[in-house]
Amino acid sequence: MFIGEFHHNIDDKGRIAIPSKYRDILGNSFVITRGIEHCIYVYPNDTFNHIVTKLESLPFTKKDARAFTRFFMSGATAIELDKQGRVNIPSPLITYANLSKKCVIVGTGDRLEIWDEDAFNEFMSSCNDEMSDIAENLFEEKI
Amino acid sequence: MFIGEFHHNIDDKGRIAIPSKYRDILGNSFVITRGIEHCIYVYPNDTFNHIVTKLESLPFTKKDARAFTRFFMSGATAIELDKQGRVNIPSPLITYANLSKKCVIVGTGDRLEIWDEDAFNEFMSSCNDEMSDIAENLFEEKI
DNA sequence: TATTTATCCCCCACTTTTCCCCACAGTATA
DNA sequence: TATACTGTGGGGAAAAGTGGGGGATAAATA
Repeated sequence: MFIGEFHHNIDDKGRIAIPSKYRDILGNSFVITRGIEHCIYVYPNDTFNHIVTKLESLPFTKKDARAFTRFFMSGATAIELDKQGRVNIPSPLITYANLSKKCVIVGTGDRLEIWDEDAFNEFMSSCNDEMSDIAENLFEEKI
Repeated sequence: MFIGEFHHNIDDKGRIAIPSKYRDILGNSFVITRGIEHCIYVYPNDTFNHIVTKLESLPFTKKDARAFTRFFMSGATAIELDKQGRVNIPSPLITYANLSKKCVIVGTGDRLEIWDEDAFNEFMSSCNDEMSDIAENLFEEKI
């Protein structure tokens, strides 16, 4: 399971180090793709394939299905770690997530997310205040 | 599976390089045809034949079925890679997709799509804002 | 039929990008 | 203090993408 928050730098070649404690979970081969809030998702292969299977069950004749599949699949790249434990982020994703140098890697259970540090701070502070309201409607019963 | 986003140029002769990592999947012979959002779809033969079978199951007495089948089938061309890994896009498709020079090739799971770069950026930025909403309604349950 | 024109491929050469390897610095651990 | 591990930076070889020239084939015209 992915938890925690790590601050790493992305270099000029678009490489960023994956926190060492997660390299074992991810293994040598995994997937990164566009995430919804202008961040990057990092999925183990199994998890990614599961989502793809769901997406492929949607017909391409539906507009929203096309749009989301395009969004999700076009951003995806099969990744292998280099010997230093880094991944190479494709430039479209760097642009999408607006990564400059300082990045944040956060664990969110079934995936990692890579954020630009400023964007992450902004997002977190923007919803810290509302968190009470957000939590309010998540569940109807005791969890 | 086709994933990722690649920026290639189409030259004056109408040739564009297929990303090298997908040449193996496509093999030597495949199909390109008109796509729905003024882009070009690239299908392996098997996938294309499967869709054709589905379309043929629609009655030609239905107006929409006739229109879509005409749209999809008339744009189709059997393609072979040249020795440099490029395809020759027929001029009607170049016109249809409004390809000038800079193009984007995106993988969307079962196919590749070829877009004019400007058109692609416009499309993606137009639905980036809605992507959260689109995702919201795609599935009702955990996927 | 002969000649011209156009189109399509293949080949070669150049440029750019990507990937792999090595090296260094900082931190934690023994 | 010595050792291992993690994160960071850069150099060089190999691969991928790009552009143009030329020859073969086919269509068009005289």
